[in-house]
Amino acid sequence: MERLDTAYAALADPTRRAILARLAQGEAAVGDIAAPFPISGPAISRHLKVLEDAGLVKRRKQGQTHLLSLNPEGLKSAQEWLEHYRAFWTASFDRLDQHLKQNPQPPEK
Amino acid sequence: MERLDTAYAALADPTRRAILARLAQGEAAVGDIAAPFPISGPAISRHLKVLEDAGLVKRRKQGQTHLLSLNPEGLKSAQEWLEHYRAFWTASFDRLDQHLKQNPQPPEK
DNA sequence: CTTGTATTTAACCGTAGAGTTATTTAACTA
DNA sequence: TAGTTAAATAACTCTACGGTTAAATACAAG
Repeated sequence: MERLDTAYAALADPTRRAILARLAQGEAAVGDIAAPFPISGPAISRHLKVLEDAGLVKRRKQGQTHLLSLNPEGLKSAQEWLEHYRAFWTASFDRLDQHLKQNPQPPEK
Repeated sequence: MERLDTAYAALADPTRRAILARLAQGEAAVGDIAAPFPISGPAISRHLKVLEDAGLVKRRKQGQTHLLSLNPEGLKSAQEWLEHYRAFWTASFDRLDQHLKQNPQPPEK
């Protein structure tokens, strides 16, 4: 159930977010994904594994080339978590707002 | 601009997500937040700093106790990023769907 | 069956992250 | 002022992570 860990950890790396951005344009092979990045092939390969394990990306092998694409189901849980908490976020903001209106300028400081 | 790093990294840790869950119920002091966790005070203190630096949490000092609360503005950018990409996610899913309808059962495997 | 190309795996290195205990800072209280 | 409480900071350990190069695997093509 707690695969959120891996999803957010995957999202935390800028290279991996860039890879996702690239894949948003469509399916691509490992080599093509790697090309624009200044890091080694193996490094990209492992980033892709992280994204795959997090469920954000899907892999399909066609001969010797591996085609990667976004996994539509992937961000579901991560996004739902955020969505869920934004409600509380907003609610707590409302509570604060209300509080401030009722107790104008408390002796804060 | 790339504060997404810190936000997602903050979200990646289960303890920090639990802290956010706790704060969703309302403002709380450091000690109260720490209580249910089996880890030391300093550890919690640093988790809170991470959340604060990521903009997910706000701090208000009242005497010697520090009150923490969710920062309504906080998850904005992180959520927008996900929101933005989910469009592509869905779009790429549609493309795949369409592709499969036009090329039924390609010689995959 | 040998060579070439695409990609992963292995082994290693340096840095960042999460935890610890001990110490410090800040504010309240007697 | 001395003592207590709330919390942060310091110093340290250990593990995870991102990067590297070199070797292994898998498929394609002569």
